[in-house]
Amino acid sequence: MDISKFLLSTFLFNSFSEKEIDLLINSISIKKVNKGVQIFSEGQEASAFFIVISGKVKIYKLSPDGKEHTLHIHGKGETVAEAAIFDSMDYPASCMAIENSVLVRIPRENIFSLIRKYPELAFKMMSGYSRRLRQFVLKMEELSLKDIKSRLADYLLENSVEKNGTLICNLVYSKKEIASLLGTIPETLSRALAFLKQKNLISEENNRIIIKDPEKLKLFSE
Amino acid sequence: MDISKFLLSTFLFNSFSEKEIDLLINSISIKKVNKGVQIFSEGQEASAFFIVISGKVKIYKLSPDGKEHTLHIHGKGETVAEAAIFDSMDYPASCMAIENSVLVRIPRENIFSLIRKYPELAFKMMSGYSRRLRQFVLKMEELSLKDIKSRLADYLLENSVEKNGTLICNLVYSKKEIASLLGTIPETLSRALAFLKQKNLISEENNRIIIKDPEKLKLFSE
DNA sequence: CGTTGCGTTGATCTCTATCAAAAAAGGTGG
DNA sequence: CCACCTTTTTTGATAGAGATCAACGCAACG
Repeated sequence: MDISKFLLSTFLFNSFSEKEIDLLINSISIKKVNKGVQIFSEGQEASAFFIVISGKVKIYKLSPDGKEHTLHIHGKGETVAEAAIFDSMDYPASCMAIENSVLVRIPRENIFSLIRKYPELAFKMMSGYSRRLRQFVLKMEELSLKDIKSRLADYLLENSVEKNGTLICNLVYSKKEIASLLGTIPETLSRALAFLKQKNLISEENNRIIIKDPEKLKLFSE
Repeated sequence: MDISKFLLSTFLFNSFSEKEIDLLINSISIKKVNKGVQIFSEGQEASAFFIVISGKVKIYKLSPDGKEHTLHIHGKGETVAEAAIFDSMDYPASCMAIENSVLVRIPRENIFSLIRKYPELAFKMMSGYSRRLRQFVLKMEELSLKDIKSRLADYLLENSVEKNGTLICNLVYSKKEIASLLGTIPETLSRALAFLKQKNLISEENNRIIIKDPEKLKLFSE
């Protein structure tokens, strides 16, 4: 794996020159984690942020009684916990690999000096922040106003791609993870899927949801 | 309207010093728009972003067949279109005032050159984002992992002040509004309050909640 | 006084979490 | 390829939290 090349392909560093990337490489490290391994925990001091090279990690919250709610899943090229390090505080949620993954670890001191040197970097980071902020607002609205069926309908429609005339949603995460992302549990997700199948709006075959009736499904998400 | 004061109250600029706010003020303008007036259109080059001082604006898209779809409504204190600015893109959607409104207009070039000159400003803005995101994470946790009774307990404890030895929470909003803040409806809030009273943890007199047993109440919020 | 809006209380119903267990889907090693 | 074990997914039955609907007390106000 060529790290320079990878970094040049990321949103954050794609305008860097080869030389600048070389400098950057001196201040980062590579972290390999197996599925299920904790990368950081809520409350820990936020000492670094990460970029996913390969695999997937989830950001999640645990309630006192052990219930888990996934806030985000981050895949290749995405940054993780970059917001936490500016508050000079703790990670507000925990992070765990849900696949065997490789990450770039960027310590916070380094990003400070980097930004001083390349203020453009700040613009990129801020653009990422504002996007994430909007995601949160949408997610909160969904959580508090919509029921599971419409949240699922939303998810399916938003994550589907057109393939010779049909909308298909690849289930890139396990249903367990999807349930947690939607703020529910696997049993309930399973029932919601069964409901939509029974209404003939979707069908499922080898880890793909085929959206048979996008119009009616859209009605469901209100 | 004192603009400096307003800017200091926004999450983006609240860690700016007086001097920095002055710098900022030189690079912005105030825009008053009447209800129904277009502020920017989808596809235009994104030349500025906005913060709502008063009123409300909607972000919307027009579908090919002319139907309008509102993506979001922004009210006081909220930022509009800043992702497009930081990304140097075109506006991805249109914006129109749905009430008579007053906005701060921040041109891209101005904020860019300001940050290039004073990279510290970027840090302060980013820490603003960071805090805001953190708030959202906390709120999401509350909504999805805690029940009404603990959300109410949280609210009471966080909004109470000590007054000669007793914790008192002034109900500055109507119960209707508080219910909505807590993500529920007045009936349910009323029952939750009744429950806490019956447990002898709180009592109420002329729009004040007296917290009789902060320790036990804290246990409730877990 | 009647009206209007807020807050409380009661009865009911719906959604979703929980618990339990079966079924399906992956590995793994022989 | 098969038997075995683990993990994921599905299905069923039940219980609980909170929304909904309806009614009533109460204060503010014309």
